[in-house]
Amino acid sequence: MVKITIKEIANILNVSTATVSRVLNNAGGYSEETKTRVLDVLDQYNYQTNALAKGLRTNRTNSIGVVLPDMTNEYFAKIAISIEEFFVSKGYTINIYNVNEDANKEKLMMRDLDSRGVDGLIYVSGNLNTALNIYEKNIPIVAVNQLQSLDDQLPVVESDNLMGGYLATKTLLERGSKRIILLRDERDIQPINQRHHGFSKALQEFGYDSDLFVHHIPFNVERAESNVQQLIERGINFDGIFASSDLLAIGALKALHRSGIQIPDEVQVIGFDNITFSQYSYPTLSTIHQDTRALGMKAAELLLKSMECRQKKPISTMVIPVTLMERESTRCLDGKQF
Amino acid sequence: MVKITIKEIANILNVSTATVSRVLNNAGGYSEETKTRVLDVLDQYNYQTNALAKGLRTNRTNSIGVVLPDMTNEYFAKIAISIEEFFVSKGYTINIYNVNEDANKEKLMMRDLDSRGVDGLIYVSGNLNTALNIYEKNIPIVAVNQLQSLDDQLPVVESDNLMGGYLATKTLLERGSKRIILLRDERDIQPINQRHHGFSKALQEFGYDSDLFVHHIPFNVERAESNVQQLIERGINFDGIFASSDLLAIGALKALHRSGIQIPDEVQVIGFDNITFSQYSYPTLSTIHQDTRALGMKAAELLLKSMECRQKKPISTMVIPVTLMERESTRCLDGKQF
DNA sequence: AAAAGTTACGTAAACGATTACGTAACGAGA
DNA sequence: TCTCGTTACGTAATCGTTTACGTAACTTTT
Repeated sequence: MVKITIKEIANILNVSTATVSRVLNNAGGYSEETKTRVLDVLDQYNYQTNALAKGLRTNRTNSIGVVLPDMTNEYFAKIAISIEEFFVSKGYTINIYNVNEDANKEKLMMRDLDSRGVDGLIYVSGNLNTALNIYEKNIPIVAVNQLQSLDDQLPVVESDNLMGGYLATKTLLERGSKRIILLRDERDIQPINQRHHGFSKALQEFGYDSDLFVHHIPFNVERAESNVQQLIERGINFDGIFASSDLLAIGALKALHRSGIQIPDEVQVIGFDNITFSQYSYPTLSTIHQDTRALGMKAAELLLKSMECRQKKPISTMVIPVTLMERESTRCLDGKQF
Repeated sequence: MVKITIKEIANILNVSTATVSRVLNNAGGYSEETKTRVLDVLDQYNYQTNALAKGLRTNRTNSIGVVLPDMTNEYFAKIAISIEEFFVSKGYTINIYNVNEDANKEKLMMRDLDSRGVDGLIYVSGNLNTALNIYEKNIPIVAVNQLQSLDDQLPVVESDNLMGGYLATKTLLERGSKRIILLRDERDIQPINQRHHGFSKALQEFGYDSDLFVHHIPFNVERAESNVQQLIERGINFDGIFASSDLLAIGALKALHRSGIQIPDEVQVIGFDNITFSQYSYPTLSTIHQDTRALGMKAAELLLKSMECRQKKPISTMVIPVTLMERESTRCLDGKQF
């Protein structure tokens, strides 16, 4: 079954391609009668518009690009899904580009993006320069949880990482922890730094010397586990852990559990992200919930808006609130276990 | 910065667009000298070919579609990633379509696929009819772990689900379980049915009445948990659980643990998939490893092959081996704990 | 009834590439 | 010298749309 074109439809009906095109696009300029005649034949032959030709002519592809580090990671996948949900409902298709911190791949992706002509771009936790390059080309773009601070250069949507770090730490302190370890991603990236700041802020507020117990480790469960294992073996004295992401927290839980340390009685643990698995760890993990759905949706909305009014929007940054999920790895406040 | 076209490049050089196009495509028919002159100007102006125009003219888009149920699911995401890896290295782009068992969305996806003209399609665990529809259109397609059996209609790549189910069950039996419960996804889909068959086969081999203890439940951690909880409360006597996927197994682990049942001493548990988290559950989960990378890669290879020789390939189905991952939720064989 | 406006189309150029075909220039073979 | 083959291009059609512009027919206004 070969595809039928507008021209063939027009021939069948003895009208011009212009007329067919006009009814296809609801452009007006035809009678009710021809409209129904055209529509009849269109679906009789199961006409599908050729997106390439249309895109070539109109300079719009009805597709938007989503660039992210790794869609195998539930957190990114969820953001992507909600972006997709939003745009599909508006008649767009999304193209996902996985760039695993691979500069070469990012180059290729850039060329491809450019050559295929996406109408807009959402850049999740990507590289500053690449994003700005694209921005220069005047294709609308919004960033989500950007690696570097570029609030003043691009519209960005991000979680309230500062508040999250503060909330997590405050929770531990209020529930009796006095010597808290921050297990943070070693990379010098904006969201993690913000969480760190929140951590310091809470400690100061409670009159503690901040940053005494900060451990920088790779973004990696195994390393979190072995790191905490070492702390235990060296007899370091601590009674709380704030991990800058659930993955790290889960590594910590495992090390603690293996060493027979009671959670939360001896050591409380709190994570960040609220990945699905945090409900199924042992014990279940208290954590700061990131609203991935809102992150994706808001980014998509912002992008659509800046696509509609073609000139560059005044840069706006939008902060999505985070919330505390209390589970078994921290004490109950009213239980007064401390 | 506006995009430059072949025509403009040609004007600058005082050659024809044909010549520029020829050097762009290494088509021959130009002197070494003009070749270098053209290439110089091309990258001086940072020329990017317009994929739409090229696609319109050549009828090839250098893009392939990947249809899957939910990329939020690590299992599907991993398959998609390895497909992407393969095709990106060949100069293709992939378009991912998430169709959450939503027939309407699948329709939309179909139209889009058709209209954008992908060169090939990989269909992961999708709906039979849709896949066949596309196949009818003569666009090359291969299926991965297909929901229904259609080995005779489409090329398909799948895990050795039968062997996996057999292996899992045999492992439990060899390590002393005598009353094994199968916790299976309630949907009547091919891979799950195969695992079930493997289960039955192992039981028969060991002289047990098969299928005495089969529980059909939704694909959902919570339901697995509550289901096992009920079994325990009703005093059902069992000493082993084979879950048709890790997600279900993890729910089971939680219920058992909460009830104070010792794993693996009182009840052994084995899952299927080997998701990342199965290494971090408590206890760590023994499981059947699906080689998602091989699934994706092989599917991609097969597709590329059938794209290259344009006529329909003889239908081939390829089975990817599975392997046993022994962890804490089953007994050690040499430990002779039974 | 002439002028003006409206409706419902058709014509043809354009979007940016590829490619079949034509052709000028050149060298070789007879 | 004539012919033939080869090389290195150029010309123009083509892919499937959209859309500015033209126009015939009809309606309304004056």
